[in-house]
Parts: sequence; C-alpha cells; structure tokens
Amino acid sequence: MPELPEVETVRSGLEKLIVGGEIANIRVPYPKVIMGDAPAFIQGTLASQFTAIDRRGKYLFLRLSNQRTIVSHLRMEGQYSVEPLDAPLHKHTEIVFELADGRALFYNDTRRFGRMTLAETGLEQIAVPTLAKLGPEPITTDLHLEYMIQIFAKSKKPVKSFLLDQTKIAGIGNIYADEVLWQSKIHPETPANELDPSQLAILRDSIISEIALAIKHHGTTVHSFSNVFGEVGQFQNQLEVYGRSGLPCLRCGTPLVKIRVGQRGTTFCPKCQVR
DNA sequence: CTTAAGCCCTGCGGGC
DNA sequence: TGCCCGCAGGGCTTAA
Repeated sequence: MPELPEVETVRSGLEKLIVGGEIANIRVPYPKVIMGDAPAFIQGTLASQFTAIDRRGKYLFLRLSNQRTIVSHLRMEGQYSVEPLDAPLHKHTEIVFELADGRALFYNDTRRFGRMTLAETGLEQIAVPTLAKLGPEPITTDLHLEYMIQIFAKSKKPVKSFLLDQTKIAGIGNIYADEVLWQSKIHPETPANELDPSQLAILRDSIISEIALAIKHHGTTVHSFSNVFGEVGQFQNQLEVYGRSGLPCLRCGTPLVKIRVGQRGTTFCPKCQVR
C-alpha cells in the first residue's frame, strides 16, 4: 500500500522515465479512474509533454507543458509501468498514455481505488480540495516540534488514528504509523493530547528518520507495490512490527499483539508500548 | 468544530 | 476441488 516513501519511489522513477515524453494518444479502459469529465481530461492532456514529476504527501503531480497537472493518487494498489506501445493491457490497466516515442505509460490498479484528475498547474487545490488541507511533510524543515505540541494537544483521538490524519501530517499510512509508535514506545490507543513534549520529540524524530530510511530503501512491498521499473521495494525486510503479530518483539521478546484502532489493524508490543 | 461509520474494489486465505 | 465469507485499507461522503 503506497504511503509517502512508496509514492516518492514512484515519483523518482517516473521522473527518470517519462519526463520529455509527449502524449500522442490516450486510452481509458476504466473511465472511473478519472475524477470528473473524462473527455475533458483527455482533451486537456493530448499533445502535451511531461515536464516534471512532483509529490505532496501521497499525491503525485505529473506536470505537463500546457500548464496543466495530472494529480494522481495511488490509494491502495495503484502503480505505473512503462511498456512498448503494442504491449497488451494488464488485467487491471485503467488508463494508457501513448507516447510519441513508441512507449506507453500504463496506470494499473488491482483494487481500482486510485484516482486521477486534471488541474491547472498551481491551482491543484481547486480540483482536489484536500490538497489545501494537507499537513506538513514529515521532514525536519517542515514538521516542527512546536507545531506537533500544538496540534496533539487539541485532540483526544488515539494517537494511531491521529497519525493517519493527512491534515495533521502528510504521508503517513498504516504501516509506518505502527512502526514509529513501536520505535517511540507509545501505545497506539494513547489519546493524542496525553503525550508530553518529550514523547512528541521522540515521535517526531522517529517519523522523520523512518520515512527517510524507507525512501532510501525504495519503499515497502507488502502486496503488489512496485516502482515504475517493476522492481519491488526493500523496506519490508526492515519492518519491526507491521505484519509481525504473534512474533516476538525485537526489543523485549514479548509476542506482538494485533488490535483494531479506528477500523485499522494495529500491531504493537503490549510490554514496550504502555499507556 | 469533532469523531465515527459506511463505502468503494478485488484478491486471498480460512473454513467446510 | 470449489464455494462462501471476512479481511485488507486511504480517503471521500454522510451522519451524529
């Protein structure tokens, strides 16, 4: 499931492969992938070139030479692949951007949850209002401790759910939320406003370093995630709690426990992570 | 304003 | 072998 590190991995792959490519034709085997008017999307992208690929939180921005931007969210299992023009569609290929150089950019999505839409570059938040509400990126220069102290104090939500709220911090999903709470020795059901500044400092450091480390390892492959080159990530080998329910805690040996917090599967160590 | 629940989708694994 | 059911989950929508 693509979280920020996986989306960043896709971003850098697309940057290497398709920037400079010109969209000669578009096929849309699954029109629902396009939010809004599909014909307008096609008309607004045809004959333009990809000029850059950016990212904000879990959103991708495919910049076009006509001052428009394709805003793409992979949700659970969306992936891009670059194929020869005559390559057969995958079982779940939803849109094909045929390039003038004889290649094609496929967007494939097993669960069909992902969506894309066309926006005016610089005005993406009009097409996707959520973008205007996204919290800071989990990097040292954007995610300040003072900010965390301020926002955590205002919520009684379980800290696990709080971390998944993209309006508070952008880019964290279920896997990395469990990982950083384990690293910080914080129980996932602890109300956000019960964490003291020293705990928030530890949590902040953990979030920032974990996300950076996962990007360095090209993300986590749990189900189908792969980058544009069809390569899987490496970070799943370094996960310390996610998917390890029943296995011994890597710190204390206590079997890890899986519970549900805010409708989400949550794995933690009942001994290390105390409320 | 907040938080909670339902929904979208498909593949997979468990139970029988 | 095969069918059915429940689970997985990000974010949007609707409800409380």
